[in-house]
Amino acid sequence: MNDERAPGKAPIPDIVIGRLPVYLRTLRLLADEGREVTSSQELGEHLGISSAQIRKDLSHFGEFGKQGTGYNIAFLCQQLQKILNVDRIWPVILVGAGSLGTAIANYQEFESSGFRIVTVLDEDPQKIGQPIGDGLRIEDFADLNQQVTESNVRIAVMAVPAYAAQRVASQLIEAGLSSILCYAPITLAVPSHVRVEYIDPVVHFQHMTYYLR
Amino acid sequence: MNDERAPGKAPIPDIVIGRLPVYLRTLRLLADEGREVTSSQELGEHLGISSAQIRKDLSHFGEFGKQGTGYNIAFLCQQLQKILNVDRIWPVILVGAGSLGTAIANYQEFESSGFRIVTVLDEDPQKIGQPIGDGLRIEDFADLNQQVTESNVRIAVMAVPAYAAQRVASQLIEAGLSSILCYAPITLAVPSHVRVEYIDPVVHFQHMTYYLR
DNA sequence: TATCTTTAGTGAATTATTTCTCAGTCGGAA
DNA sequence: TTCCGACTGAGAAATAATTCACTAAAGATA
Repeated sequence: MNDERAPGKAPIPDIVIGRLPVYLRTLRLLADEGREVTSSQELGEHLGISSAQIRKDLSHFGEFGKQGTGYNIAFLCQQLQKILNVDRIWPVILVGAGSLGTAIANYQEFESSGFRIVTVLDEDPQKIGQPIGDGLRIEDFADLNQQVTESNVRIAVMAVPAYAAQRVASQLIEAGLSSILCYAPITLAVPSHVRVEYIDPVVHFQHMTYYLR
Repeated sequence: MNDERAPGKAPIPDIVIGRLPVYLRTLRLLADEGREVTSSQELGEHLGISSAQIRKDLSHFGEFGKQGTGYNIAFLCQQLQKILNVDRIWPVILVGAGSLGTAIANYQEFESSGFRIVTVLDEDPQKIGQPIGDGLRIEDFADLNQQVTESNVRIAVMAVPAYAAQRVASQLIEAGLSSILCYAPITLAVPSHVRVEYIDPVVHFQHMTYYLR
C-alpha cells in the first residue's frame, strides 16, 4: 500500500489529483441513486476514460476495491474525501460582488462538497453592507486583513474584473491566503507557494471552436 | 511548415490546442499595454511555463516568429485567432437563467473573444419573457428547436441544476448542437461527435485542498 | 467441492509530452 | 562589412502518462 506523500516517496502526479474530484462527484451521484457498489469499468464508462486509469489512479493511495466485486461506493467516497482533505468544511472568502460574485455566493453545492463562503468583499461603497448569499453581508475589501484573521480562511475566490485581478490577488497573498480560484481572464503573477486555479469560459469556448468548421 | 489537419498528417495534440486560448489571452493583454513584440521566453515567464513549450506548441501550426527578434504580437494574435476559428463571431445559446445564467448573460468579454450569446432559454414560466443580458429576453426552452434553427447556433452553455443537466444536454444534441460548455457538476453522457467542456468550481477547490494541511 | 466469471492491483510496454540542445537567422553595433 | 548577442525552430533525449496484459482473489453456480 502506498502512503501518499510519505517522506522519500515520489509525489503523486498532479494530473491524478485533478481527476479525484471528478471521481468523487460521480461516486456521490451513484450513491444518491441508491447504488452501493461499482467497478472501475462502470465508472470509466460514466466518465469516458479507461478502467485501467481509474485503478492506477486509486492505487497511488491504497487498495480500496475487492477483486470480483468492485468498490464500495460509500467507502470510496469517504476515502477520496480524506485524501482530498474535504472531510471537513473549508472557509472561503469571495472577492467581488458583481453578477458573477452574487451567483457564486448563491451557489448551494459548496457546503456539501467541503466549502463554505464565509465572507464576501467588494470595493464598491454602493455594495458594501448589502446582503448577499445565505445570510451574508458585503464587507469592505479594505478590511481584508481583519476578515482573514477573524475567519481563519486560506482559500479565496476572485470574481473581479481583469483590470483589478492582479492587485486583488497580491493583496490576498499579502493577507496570507495561499489558494486562489480566479474567474478573471488573466494569468496572475504569484509567488511559488501560492496555488492559483483558473476558470475562464472563453478558454473553453475557443478550445471547442478549434474543432468546429 | 505544418499545415494543421491536412490529410494524412498527425492531428495536433488536444493539450496543445487547450493552451492556445491562454496564449491568445496573454498576447492580447500585452497588446493592450502597447507592446508590439514579445519572445517565447517573456511569454513563458508570464504564464509560468517554459519557452520551449511555447515554441514547440506554435511550431505545430507554422512559423510565426523571427529569429533574434521574437514574435510580433498583433500578427501572432491574428494567427492564433485564425487557428482557433475565432476570427469571426460564434453565436451561442445559453440555457438556464438563474443566478449563474444571468451572470453569464451579463458577461462583457465574450464579444471580443469571438462569441455572442444570442438566445437565453429557461423552463420557468415566471422567467420566460423577462429581459436578460444586453437586450435579450428569456425564451421558453420548449422552443429550443425553433431558436436553434433561427439563430444557426452550434454552441450551448448550460447553467442549469445538476438534476436537469442530462435531459437538457440530450435535447440540445437532439436539436443539432455539438459543442456544450457545462456548468452543472455532472459528467454528461453524449454521443462521440459532441464535445463537452466542464466548469465546476468544486473540482478546482478540491484539487487545491489536496495540497493544504 | 470444483469450476466459472468478474474484477482489483500491478509491472511492463507503449504512447504522449516536455525539455534539451544546437544550427541558423536576425538586427544592431563596431 | 564583420561580429555579437538574442532568439526561433526542430530533432533528439528525457520524462511522464496511459494502456496492456496478467495474477490472484472473491463470489456465484453447478
